[in-house]
Amino acid sequence: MQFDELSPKQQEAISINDKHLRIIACAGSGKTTTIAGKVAYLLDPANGYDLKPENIIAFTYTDKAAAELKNKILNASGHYTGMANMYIGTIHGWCLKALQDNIYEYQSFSVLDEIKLKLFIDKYYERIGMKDIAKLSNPAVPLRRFIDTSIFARIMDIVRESDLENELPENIKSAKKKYEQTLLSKKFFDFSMIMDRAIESLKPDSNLTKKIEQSLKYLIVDEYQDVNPIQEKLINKLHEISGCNVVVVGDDDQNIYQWRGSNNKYIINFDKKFNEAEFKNIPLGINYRSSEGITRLAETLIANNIDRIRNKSMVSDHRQSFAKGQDLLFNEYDSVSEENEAIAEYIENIIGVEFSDREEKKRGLAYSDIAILLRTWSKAETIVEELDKHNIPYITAGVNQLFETPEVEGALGIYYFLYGDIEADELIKLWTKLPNNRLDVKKLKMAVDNLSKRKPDLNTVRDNWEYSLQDILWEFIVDGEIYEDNFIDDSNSEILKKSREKAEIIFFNLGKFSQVINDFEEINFNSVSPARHLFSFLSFITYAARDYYPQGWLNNPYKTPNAVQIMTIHQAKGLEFPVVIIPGLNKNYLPSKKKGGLNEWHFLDRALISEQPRYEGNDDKEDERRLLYVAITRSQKYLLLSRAPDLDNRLYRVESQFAGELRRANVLVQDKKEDFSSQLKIDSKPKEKIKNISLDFTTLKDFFDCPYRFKLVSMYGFKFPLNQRMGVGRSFHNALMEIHKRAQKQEELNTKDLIRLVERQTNFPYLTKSTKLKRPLWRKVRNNVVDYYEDNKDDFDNIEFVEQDIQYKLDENILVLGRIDLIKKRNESGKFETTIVEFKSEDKPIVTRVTKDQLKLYALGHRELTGQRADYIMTYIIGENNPKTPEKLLDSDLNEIEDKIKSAVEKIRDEDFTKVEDKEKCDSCYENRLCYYRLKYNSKCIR
DNA sequence: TGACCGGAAGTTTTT
DNA sequence: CTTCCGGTCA
Repeated sequence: MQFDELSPKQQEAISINDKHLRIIACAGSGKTTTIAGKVAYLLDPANGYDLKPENIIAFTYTDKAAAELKNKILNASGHYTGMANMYIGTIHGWCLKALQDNIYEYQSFSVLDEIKLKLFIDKYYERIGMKDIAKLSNPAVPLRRFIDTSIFARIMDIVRESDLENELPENIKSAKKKYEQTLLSKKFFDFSMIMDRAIESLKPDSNLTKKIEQSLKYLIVDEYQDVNPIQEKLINKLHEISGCNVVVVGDDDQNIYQWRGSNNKYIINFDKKFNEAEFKNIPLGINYRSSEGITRLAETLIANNIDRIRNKSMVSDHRQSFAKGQDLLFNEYDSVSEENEAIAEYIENIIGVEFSDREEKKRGLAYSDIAILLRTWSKAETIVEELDKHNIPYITAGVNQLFETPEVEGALGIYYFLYGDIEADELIKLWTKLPNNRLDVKKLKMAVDNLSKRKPDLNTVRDNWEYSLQDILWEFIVDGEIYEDNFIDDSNSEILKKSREKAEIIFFNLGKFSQVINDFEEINFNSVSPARHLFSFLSFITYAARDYYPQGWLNNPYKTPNAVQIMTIHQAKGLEFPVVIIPGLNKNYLPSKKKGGLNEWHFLDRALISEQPRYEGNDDKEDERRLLYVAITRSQKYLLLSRAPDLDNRLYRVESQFAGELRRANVLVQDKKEDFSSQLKIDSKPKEKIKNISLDFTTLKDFFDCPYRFKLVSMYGFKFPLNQRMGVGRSFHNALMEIHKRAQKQEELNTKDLIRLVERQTNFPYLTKSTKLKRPLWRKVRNNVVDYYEDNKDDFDNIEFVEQDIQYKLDENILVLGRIDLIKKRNESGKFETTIVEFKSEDKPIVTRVTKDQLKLYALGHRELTGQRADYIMTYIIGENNPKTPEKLLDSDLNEIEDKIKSAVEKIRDEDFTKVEDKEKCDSCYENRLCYYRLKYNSKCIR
């Protein structure tokens, strides 16, 4: 977008750069475009700011938002070197990178997500002092293992991320300490700890502080209304250290994540941090998304909130027309089933109605233009049933019944059989009853036979055992020949299409189950015995997993069918739709009734936490009103609000208090059955989605080798079985990184230093306690690292970059990300020659065919970063006698890899994941056990 | 009309 | 464990 196409306010936001800015961006105000424009403006040398990409940090709220912003920035900016050095991402991501780049010890750490963290808490229940935290009202009742895990996690989060009014009580203080020490000892972070440690590392004169001081000039914080106390602290600290300009962007009316302690007081009071001369407030009040009806309705509603910035407004730019008495409906029905039926009919009627989106040509509305927004997931069930009745396609991220699907019941049956809960024939039946399968009963019998050999011995404890539940699943799939192909019926093209879709769902669910096993084993692989391992897995499934896996976990990022979208209002944040349906405007639903039951405040004194009521949503329904505000402002033109008394539940019989507030806007029609039949209908056509694709090299490599493997890994999510030897490759890698980084600082290392370095960087997370493997693995890493140092130390002067982030923008919508291990620059008789180096260890558990593609791609990223083409590429195989084989890099290599990426992305967009017909590739494919072609080529299974 | 009681049903989610 | 509804009683 050109500068002069922007509104005066947007231009102002972009061109004022000598002050701290608060940009109050109403819904649909072109916020991301403005930020991207600002960054492009700052980088443009013509504007005289002399800024480099590394001088700018931009924080976003989610990875998805980061990818979008990055893409827009790269599209808006000129072509400058070093763009990969600009940080655009989440606060957590920045903190982690800062820690790992600056503190050698943290390089080998990984971050536990919510599920793994709960497993971790359960595993180390005793050690982390969880049982010392007892009810305030009754000290005899402590937090219970497996049952109160989430409460413990919540307490730890709150205690570290909020502002404390007072010293913590002894039991919580000590639990916090023990909990963090346990995490550190296993080389894990949780999300809060990353931020906590990063702030700690910003103490005076630290490495990190010095770097920030020198480099940071612009700090941009998107969605600033959702910042919580610890994040605010980090932002203040970064500003303090560097004296950078701070630009915060957000909308106080869209703060909807308060239970994490996010607080819109920071954006409301941002101006008070500075004196008048250094601060400027810029309201972006023009909504380019919605019609005047929508903006007026939303404004009227939100005006009832007291806790917000005054003197601002949202005005439609009238790009969408507003037909009063038609576009915005508020309909009441006698029962929920009538309400749902009316919703289905409304959808049927609005399909094909003429619509045009921004500059786009006129088209007929399609299913994917419609969103049904919910306050709670429980509302989804009956709506979904009604849509099914009407054959209306929909996608829903929620309604999680993974463990009830027949395919997952079959997979679970494997473990119930091993434990002796079910018999062989019962297990076989679970699989043969799957819809239209062509599974061979003989093969299944064989699979069960082989399975019986792996029944754990309950009495003896073997030394150095290995019992991988994931491997057991994979073996069962191999023996039983359970392949996607066996669920596809090609008797005619219609059936083929349908059965393909069903087979995909089955394997998608099995892939998710593979992830469930992986989550469990990543934390619990090294338990005391096979029998114990199996037992605790089954307990996890029975008692915990259903609660641990969140609604919406079943999302598939690569699928975008033409279907009605059903989602929660929270999930809809940042999205827009021509048609929005908000059902169930009842009291106790929106605003929603609070959840009762045991919660963290029975264990943690409310008075300790500053602004505590926010965590519980006690603010006179303002939070809930903001939610409805967000929901309404998702709509571009059409909005159907509806309600009906729920006869089955007396909580939902009375109208929501917000209904009256909405009526006051005078834009709604009540109880009008809008059939749209009078309106001109044209061909229904889904919006051309220019879907941004952001890929990293690992994903891309999967696709290059075989599109079907990409499908198994990235779409279905099958995880490779763990084993005790894992970690050698990563340990090497990390040790080498530390050596290179220290070499860059001219540090010389003696053998003792090297040994300490190896100790720090070595991590074998899946070793069992009694194992004898630890010494040999460790020794191997050490010997190879020492050898590497001896062989290469004379070359260390030539190191140019270590662990360098790269990115390569292929076109408007494709961004490839990666990280180069090492870049060397050698002065050969007055001429500089650059070599890109990638390290491989020969004994990685997953067979990686050494591929030149990876290096060529890196070379592409390197050219993007420096503006120069590298001269050589080379793979250094650690532990081999003659590991160095640099190869000349040609221009044609770069063109070739570009074409390859382009064709891969096209296929991903078209969802074309055809298996590669190539025996050699099949032989070396680490997921070949799950692939039908392994039989065709008679390839050996990879373990 | 207000106090009291029993019964039923009770959220959102990213890193 | 808490909140809300709706019935009953004073």
